[in-house]
Amino acid sequence: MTTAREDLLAAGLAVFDRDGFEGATIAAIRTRARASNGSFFHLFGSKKELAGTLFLEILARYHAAVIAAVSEPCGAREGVARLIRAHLDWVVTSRREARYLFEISRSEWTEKVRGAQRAQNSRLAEAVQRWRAPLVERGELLPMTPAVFFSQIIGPAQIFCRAWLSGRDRADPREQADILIACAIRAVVAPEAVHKPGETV
Amino acid sequence: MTTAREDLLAAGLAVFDRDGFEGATIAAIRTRARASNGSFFHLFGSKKELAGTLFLEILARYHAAVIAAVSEPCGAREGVARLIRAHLDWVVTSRREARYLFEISRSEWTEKVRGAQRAQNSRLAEAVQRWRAPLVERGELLPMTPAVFFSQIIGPAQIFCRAWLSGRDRADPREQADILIACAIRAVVAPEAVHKPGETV
DNA sequence: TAATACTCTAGAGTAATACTCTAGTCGCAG
DNA sequence: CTGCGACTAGAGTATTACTCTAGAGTATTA
Repeated sequence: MTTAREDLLAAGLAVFDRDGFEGATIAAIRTRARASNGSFFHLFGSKKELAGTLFLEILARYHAAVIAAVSEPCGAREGVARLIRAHLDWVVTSRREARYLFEISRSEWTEKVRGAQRAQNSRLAEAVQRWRAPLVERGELLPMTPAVFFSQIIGPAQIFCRAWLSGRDRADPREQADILIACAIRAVVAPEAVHKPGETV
Repeated sequence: MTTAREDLLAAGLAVFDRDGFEGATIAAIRTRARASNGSFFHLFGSKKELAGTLFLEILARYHAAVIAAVSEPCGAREGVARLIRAHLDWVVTSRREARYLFEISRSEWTEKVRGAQRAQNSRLAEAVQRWRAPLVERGELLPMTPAVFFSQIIGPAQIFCRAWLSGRDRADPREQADILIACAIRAVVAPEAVHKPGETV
């Protein structure tokens, strides 16, 4: 049995995906979740609060997918490839959720959950660092701040993901995986590491 | 003297920047532009239409800034650096406009202007290609599709820009210019293949 | 069993606001 | 002057996010 709260969150995601935040009415969400007006405003004080809760929940799922990619130690090139594939795969297989995270949610009504978002972000950063730090230490990865590293891995992929999520581009972003990985490796992997024996990709 | 139309567009940008699309009321925009309700709905059929018009206008300014960066021929590294700096500079110096383009505007109500957006995008792509194609031909730039090239240049920079625009990060994204350029050069510039006699495909 | 307290459900009611409608004003060509 | 198109004006309407009061279900305590 599902709770009214869960039903409303699921209904919210579906309606936001279909109509956008603007077009989505509380009535539509309530109807889909078969919840009364009173229930809605008891469980969530406002439309924005529902949206914020949904944001954090989906962000957690996304982060879990990315963290899983580098949860076990692996080489520089292998890890870079896994991170990029994890991002692309999650976006495509969780299209609705990705659309919500990257297209629909806006910082304006995320403000209340900004703190929680920061906390989740730093947990993600830590997980990536646990994998990355030893490789930087060994000279396999070029030294750069976690933020810059992250931007090199996710940034280019995200361009394709956003184009696909918005409908501007029909092509599956995973088609670009290999070339994106090749570019990212050139950007962040130390050239000597390429010729060194050891890790295979 | 400014027209009511220009006043409304300027007022729209200001109010959207302050309150977001949601929070912005037509009344607030009208008041700031000193236009009547009738004028507003005569000139723009709806709030979304104003938003869409504003989107295209600002997109054109952004594209102009980027195109200017590679309007005169220059080397691979130089051009990559110029493109990245042009993006970062425009975002920081036109914060309001950038915030509107990258944070506030949504694909849902851009639909009506989707066609115009595509046209502008392809004009940008062509301009970049005019600079890039000869360099690829000479083996100075690695071969890749325009879309992938663009993703390598803009993608990582955009991560920092979005964080700054949303207020998630206080640091000026231009501080990252040098490292972003260095990474992008490794990603897309051919390593010392310049002097090789060219076999063409 | 009965009283109590608390969580959640219910739906009518309210205020705000995007948008409509009718009636103009202004400038100008004939 | 007269008619005409572009624009202005603001009162009116329908929708919708949100409030309010009442009550049902459930567990706890006497």
